[in-house]
Amino acid sequence: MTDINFSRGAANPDSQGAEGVPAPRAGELRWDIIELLFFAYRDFVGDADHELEAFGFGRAHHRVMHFVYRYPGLKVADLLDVLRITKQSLGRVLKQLLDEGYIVQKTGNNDRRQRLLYATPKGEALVAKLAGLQTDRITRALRDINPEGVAAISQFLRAMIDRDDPDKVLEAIFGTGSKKPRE
Amino acid sequence: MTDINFSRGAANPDSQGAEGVPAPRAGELRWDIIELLFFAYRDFVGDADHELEAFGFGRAHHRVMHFVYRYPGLKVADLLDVLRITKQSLGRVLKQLLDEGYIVQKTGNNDRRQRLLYATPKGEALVAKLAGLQTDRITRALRDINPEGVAAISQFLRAMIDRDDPDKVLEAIFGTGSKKPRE
DNA sequence: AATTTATGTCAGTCATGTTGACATATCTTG
DNA sequence: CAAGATATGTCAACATGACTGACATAAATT
Repeated sequence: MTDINFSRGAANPDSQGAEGVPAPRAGELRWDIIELLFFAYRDFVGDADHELEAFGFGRAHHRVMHFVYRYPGLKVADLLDVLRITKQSLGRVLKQLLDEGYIVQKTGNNDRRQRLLYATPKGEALVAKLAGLQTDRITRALRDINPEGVAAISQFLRAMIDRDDPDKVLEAIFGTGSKKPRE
Repeated sequence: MTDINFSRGAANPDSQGAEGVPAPRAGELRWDIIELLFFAYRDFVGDADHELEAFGFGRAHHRVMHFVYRYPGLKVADLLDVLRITKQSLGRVLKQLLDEGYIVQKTGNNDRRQRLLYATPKGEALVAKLAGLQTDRITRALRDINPEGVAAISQFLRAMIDRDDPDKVLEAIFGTGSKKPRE
């Protein structure tokens, strides 16, 4: 009982199934993509969340570990740009990860004020484990999609990201401006 | 200075640009999609976050408003399933939205214990405004993608979502066989 | 030598999540 | 009808991960 009232055309009253998503007329809102992004991201991060509990860590730790592992030698300031949090906020989780031996700091060669961050083997193992879970989900989701479709997905996700004032990591991902390898 | 060290093959050392994303060999991790999802979602929700500040609301309020608007007559219990939070947590934001006239409750017809939730015109306006911002980003991102590509994106996002134990909203989105959610 | 920069830290606050306990109204069942 | 289950609401305490503001230190830059 208490069925959902579809009076406002909720959830694709004109749905044609997963394959035949109707292109909305100009000016219409993309409720479909908005909601799919919500649920997809919810379940995507959910994979890691469970595992993190066993380590006594939260999402914040995961994000830090991930980017430190992926971009070895990242500066604290770069990490702040990427995560878009304050140094006080980063400080707490970073301290934990340092204390528990998941990350090490090295003083910068050129600039001795900098603390360059590196994942330890322990940290690498954690990141790899979490990335494995998320990769499983992604691989499953991509299984029945052809290479053109996968390219479209990649293009879409890239185009969803703000390009103004990109941080160091985004520069690396996008291959800074004209330096794009073989567009 | 202090350039990122790419020693671990960060950011697609074998990248071929947005179009030619190489399919990773079996067993490899999808760092590319993992990071694109992170940044894409970060900026996607960022659109709404700014606007919400002007209303003194947060993401929690947005999520509640969104689903109440989209699925009019949603029960409190359904909302808890969708958002995956506790009733105490929902209670706070819901009370604010009720007090400030963004949502109204109606007693269920069949079951008078239920409080069916509906967006007021004020609430509708807020949701539409936020969805407009997000739709702008999505439309931009989809601009140069052909219908087959858009279908692939939709299929991918759907496949990223857990289908076991779907809530009422997901049943509506996926159109689970027995069309009407009956129980 | 003075200033700026990169980082760290203390202290307090806020938003949003949690658990546990309990109240109330209403529906369902024996 | 009485008893129990269900839907919702609420109080209290607590955890996490954000925030602002202030200040400290070392090292680089001017």
